[in-house]
Order: sequence, then structure tokens, then C-alpha cells
Amino acid sequence: MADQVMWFRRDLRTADHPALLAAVSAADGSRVLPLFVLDDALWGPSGTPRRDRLVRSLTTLSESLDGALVVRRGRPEDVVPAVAAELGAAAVHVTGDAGPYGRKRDERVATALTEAGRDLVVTGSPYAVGPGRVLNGSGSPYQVFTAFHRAWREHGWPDPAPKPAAARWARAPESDGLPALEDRDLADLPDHRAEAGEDAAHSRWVDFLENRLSGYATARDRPDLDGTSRMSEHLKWGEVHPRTLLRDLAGRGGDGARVYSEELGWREFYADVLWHRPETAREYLRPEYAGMAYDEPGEGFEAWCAGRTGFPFVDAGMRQLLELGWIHNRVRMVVASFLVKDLHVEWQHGARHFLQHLCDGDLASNNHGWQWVAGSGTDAAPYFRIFNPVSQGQKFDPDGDYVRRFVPELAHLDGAAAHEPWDVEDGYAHGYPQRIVEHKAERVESLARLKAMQDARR
DNA sequence: TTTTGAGTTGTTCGA
DNA sequence: GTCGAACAACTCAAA
Repeated sequence: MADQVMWFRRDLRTADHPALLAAVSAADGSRVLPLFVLDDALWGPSGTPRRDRLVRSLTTLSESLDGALVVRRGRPEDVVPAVAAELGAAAVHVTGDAGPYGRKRDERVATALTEAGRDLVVTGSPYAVGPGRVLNGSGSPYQVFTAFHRAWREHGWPDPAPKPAAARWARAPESDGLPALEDRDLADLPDHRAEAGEDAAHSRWVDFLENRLSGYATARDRPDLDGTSRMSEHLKWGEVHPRTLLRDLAGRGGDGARVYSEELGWREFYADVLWHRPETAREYLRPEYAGMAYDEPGEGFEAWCAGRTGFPFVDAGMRQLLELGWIHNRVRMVVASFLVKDLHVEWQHGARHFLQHLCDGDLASNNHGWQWVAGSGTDAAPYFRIFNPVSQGQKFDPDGDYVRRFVPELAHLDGAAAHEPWDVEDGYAHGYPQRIVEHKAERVESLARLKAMQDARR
């Protein structure tokens, strides 16, 4: 048997890893070289929290591979065949990538490997059911979530893969090593940025199952509480496979388990939509929305990015993003709605900003979540569903704790007063900005632009 | 083939 | 303060 390369991408774990299992089996006593390629196409546009998150994950992965992880910087179609040649490997093993960039990249790599007489062996995917597999009776993809979800569950998925037998890691080719962490204040950061990797994912999951799953159905909407699983970034980097989570949920009843597995279903649905319609990473899923009137991103967009719109709940979310590389899901919807409906900026600008900064930023979930808010997506929000940035805050952050945590200029206000600084005498005493738009008027404006677009179609 | 019911996450207004 | 209705039209899925 011959040496093998295990090229890690978004599958930074060792448990429940069919591709790693395949690599170790194929080696059958020979060596396996674990490789990660720092691809400038993905690394370049990333912000500091996202880069550091990846570096920390790779650090823990390498530890669990006895330090054998080889890191190379460059274009995958150059680097991967070169490493395989240096090792004299028979094959390169990967987990399938369903994204538009990943699919093209893997085609290029496979071609380069084939020319050198080697194989790219694809095993599994980051999803319980591989994107493209759930089809209706006519062999077409489902267009709405509810139908997809039913068929997805019926399709089913295998049990988690067993851990591979002890592998012999190859150490021959040189490694560029991991990039240094860029954020000098890392030691002072909140917990969740200090934790990355497979073990952290597992302990957080167990903690969620034991302590928060039962209240998840309602608490998940409260950004002031610790009510969510926080598994998104672990799933994004593949530190855990959703199959493992679904297995653990299967034995549990109750609303929490049901709602959480449905959320995993949304993740799979959006991956499936993107697989069938790769162009929707940039373009409107409903093309007619490209014909609506939008405003160019200007000062309003800058204020939104910086968390200085004058709407406390929105600003808290945007500052949470810059500070933690993560935003609570409820708040993602509200800030997205504000950009698209109140500032009339196209969703792509917001989606790009999110992907740059979110540690859990996933192209399919991110962009289709944005399209849902914009009204152009699958199962899109009805035209009249425009979030009120103030009442959403009052409803889901009733005591103002979330706002005060991320907007220090409002920390002197008590309780829900933090949501309406314009209503209290000293609301602007510490430099908090005035509202940049009037929500009521912009809501009407959005409805008018939508109506104009629809009228133009008739 | 035709028909029918349904479709993540909301807001406002008036009784 | 609470509650129910209205807010478009269309596409999709299933019978």
C-alpha cells in the first residue's frame, strides 16, 4: 500500500470523519500526510477575528494529529499536487465541498492530480445529506423549506463514522507553519473566541444538551441570554459534523430537540439551494428583485458597518460583530432588515461585510439568509414583513442588557430606556449618535419601491 | 391535468 | 392595554 494525503478544508476534526477514515484505510499501514492549504482567495478577504479563529482551529487540529499537520500557502491547484508528488502519494483525500468556489477549485486540483497519475478521492460532505441528493418525485429540487425538510428527514443519513485506527503520519515535506495570531488582545477576549477545535465543540455541545436544549425553543430568540447552542462556528469549520448532532438529538423529545434539528435542516436546505443555483451567491434568487430601486452604499452604509445608526438594537448587533465575530441570530435579521429596508442598500453589501467578520460565516446560510430578509430568496419573507428596529429590541432584549453590553454610550440608561435614548433627558449625554433615518418613513419608502417593481412587471 | 392549500422569524391600526 | 384583522400576489407541492 502507498502513502496518502489527507487535505483538510472545512472538516477540521478527527471524529466522525469519513474522508479521514478513507485515507487511513487506503494507507493500510503506510503513511498519511495531513495537509492544510492557506488559500489567498479565502484568506485574503477575511477579517482578523475570522483569520484568528481558523488559526486556532488548525492549532488544535495539529495537536490531535501529533503535530503532523503540514500548512502550505498558495494556490491549491499548485500546492496539493506538489505536496502529493513530494511524498510520492497515491491519492489525495478530501471531504466534498458543495460551494461554488470549492467545486471549481476541486475540479482544477483533480485535473492537475490526474495529469500526474494521482487521484482526488472525495468522501462525504459537511452535511447530513449531501447537497443535491434530496429531490422530489420528478427529480427536481424542492423550492420551499417545509417540503425539503420533510423529504430530507425521510431520506435519512448514516450513523457517525467510527474513529480511524491509529495512523502513521507522514512528516517529510516542509511546512510553512501557521500564521501568527493577529489580534494582540486575544487574552482579554470573551470565552467563545478563546475556544476553537474539536474538543471545544464537543464540550459546548454537551453543555447545550444538558443545560439549554430544554429552553431552546424560546430562549434562542433572546440575545441578552445565553440561549443558543453557539455551534455555528464549529459547524462552519467542520469541528463537528451535523450527523453527530442529529444522532444525539434523535433520542430526545420536546420542542427544543425538534426546533434545533429543524435549524440544522435550514442549514442543509440553504446548502442545497446554493448547490443547484451557485450563481445565487451573488445574484438575486428571484431575478426581478434586481430591477428594484436601491441606493448606493454611502454614509448610511458606513454608519451601519460601524454600529452608529442611532438605533440601539441595530448598533449593538453591528458592534457585537466587530467585537466578537459573531451576532445573535435574531439580531442578524434585524440589522439585515435595517440595511435593506431602512437604508435601501442591496443585500450583497451587507452579506459581504458579514462574511468578512463572522467567525461562523458560511456562504450558503449567510447569503440566503440575507436574500430571505431582502425578499428575494427562497420562502422569502412577505413584502410587508419589515422589522421595526426599536420594537424588536424591546421585545427580545426587554431589559436593555444586550444594548448596554455593546453600546457603552448607553450604559448609563436603566432598563428598556436603553432602546429609546430620544425619550430620556440624558439619552445622548455620552456621545451616542442621533438616528440617521426615520424608520416609519423608510418603511413606507421600501413598500413603495417594491410596489413600483411589481407594477413594472405587469 | 387541475385544483387546492400552504408558505420561518412582523407591524400597524382600529375596535 | 389587548386582540384580531389586514397587509399582494404568486409559486410550489401534493392530492
